[in-house]
Amino acid sequence: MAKNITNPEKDYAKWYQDVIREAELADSAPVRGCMVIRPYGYSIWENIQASLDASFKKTGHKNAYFPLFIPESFIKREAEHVEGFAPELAIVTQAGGKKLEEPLVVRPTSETIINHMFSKWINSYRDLPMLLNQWANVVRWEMRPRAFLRTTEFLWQEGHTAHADEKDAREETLRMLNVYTDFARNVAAIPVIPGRKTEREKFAGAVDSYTIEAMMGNGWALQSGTSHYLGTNFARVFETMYLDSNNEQQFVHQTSWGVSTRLVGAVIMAHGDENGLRLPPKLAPVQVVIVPIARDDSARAEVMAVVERISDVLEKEGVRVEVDNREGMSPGFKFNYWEVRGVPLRLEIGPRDLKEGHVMASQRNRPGRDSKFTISLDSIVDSIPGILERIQSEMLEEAIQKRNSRTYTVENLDDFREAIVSKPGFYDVWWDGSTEDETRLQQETKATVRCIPLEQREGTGKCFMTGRETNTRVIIARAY
RNA sequence: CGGGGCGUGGCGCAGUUCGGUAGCGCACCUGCUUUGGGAGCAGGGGGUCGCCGGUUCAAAUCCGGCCGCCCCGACCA
Repeated sequence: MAKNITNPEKDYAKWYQDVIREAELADSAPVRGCMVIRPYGYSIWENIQASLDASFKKTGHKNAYFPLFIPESFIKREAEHVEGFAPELAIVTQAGGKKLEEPLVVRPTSETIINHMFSKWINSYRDLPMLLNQWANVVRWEMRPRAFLRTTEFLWQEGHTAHADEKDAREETLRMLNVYTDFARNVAAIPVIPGRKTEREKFAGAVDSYTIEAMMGNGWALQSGTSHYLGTNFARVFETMYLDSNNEQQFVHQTSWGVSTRLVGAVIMAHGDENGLRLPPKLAPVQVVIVPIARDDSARAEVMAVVERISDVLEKEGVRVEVDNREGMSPGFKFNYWEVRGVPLRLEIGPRDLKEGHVMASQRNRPGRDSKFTISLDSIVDSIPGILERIQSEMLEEAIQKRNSRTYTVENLDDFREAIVSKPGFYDVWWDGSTEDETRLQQETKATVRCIPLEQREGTGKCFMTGRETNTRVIIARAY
């Protein structure tokens, strides 16, 4: 069907790379694992940022910026933190033509340097809670990079907050997880499963880690955002303390939470199809593309007059609209061009349409002939916002159905071993395993416990691995 | 780091077995004709064949060394 894009059924990894190339989202950089985010891809990220940033502000957070370089000794203070990050650090040992007294770590995350500053800024319970966020780049020297999903350098936001007590910090942790869940669902049209990470999967240095897990087109899971309750782990080693109302020194309780450019990868894989990208209107850099069709100059003048009028009004209504009036390209070429790029709605306007008083419209999210319908010229401007909303909700609905149809259960490990290969997806199972059981599970099946969903069902059952009676269900899947 | 594959115009590849001085498709540029699902014709530009060394009258091709990239695994937002 689509030229230059591998069928996802045939080779999903290749399809993913093809879509990124053909939609001009990103290109690989000269340094291994690094990626150039091209304007179209960056524009999706900007829309993600705008939406989340507004939510962060609404929940009382302020943006700040902390430095890229962190003294190596900072990273080493929190034992689990070092252990977790040491293998993937990029470290500067020389600068300004001299060997540095103390090596500088290029931040893999900013808990340590932020705690260093928090310890200076926080003195009293009146300074709490401290609610900060930063939009930044971080570097993690990963062994196996993949565009957007795991690049050596990536863009993200990291929220860092300090609270007087555990209760307040835990509420914040779940509040931000909830912000992510809402964003994924209502903006990215991805029905994620919010849950808690197991001991084995949690963030290095956290007491508890929470995650939103999304299902990709091949049935694999993608951790699409995290929120951590850090307890007093960092506060203790950085002496981030405050004086409470009884004049006693207390450690702050902290949280950190983040989402990254990985979300762009999530959008590609949650919605993309054999013709390329499909973007939910709320994230689409171009929501409506208008393709004028004209045989000769006089027809072109007539068509363009109408096209310009429609696009002007739509723009005023806040719709992101683009007119593709490039010459020397056939309409068919342009249709494909914008379909690969996932533009949610296309309008085709030619002499024939003007004569009949309507325009041809095509919804990217619907397959084949079902995608086309006409809109009368009189009602076009009024109806577009509603159509975009319809596309947004249809895409969410389709994603929910896809996820549900690929969510299974199993009773024992033997059945699972076979099922995860023949029917990749989410496995919603009873679980009472240990960290060792998880390791064995991964070794034998390549699948991991993605999360313990916040929403648990009533009753008990036998753990599919150990056979012990339990009231806990988890989601197990193969993951990126 | 282990296993597999690959380095030849921007992209995808052929040519390497058996040495003879680089070709195809797409993309790009110009002109004309086209335009309702990836247009046609004609002309044109662009490559130190990953790098270093060796063999030879002659190396993309043979020999030695090095480097890089991709895919699969361990690690991860």
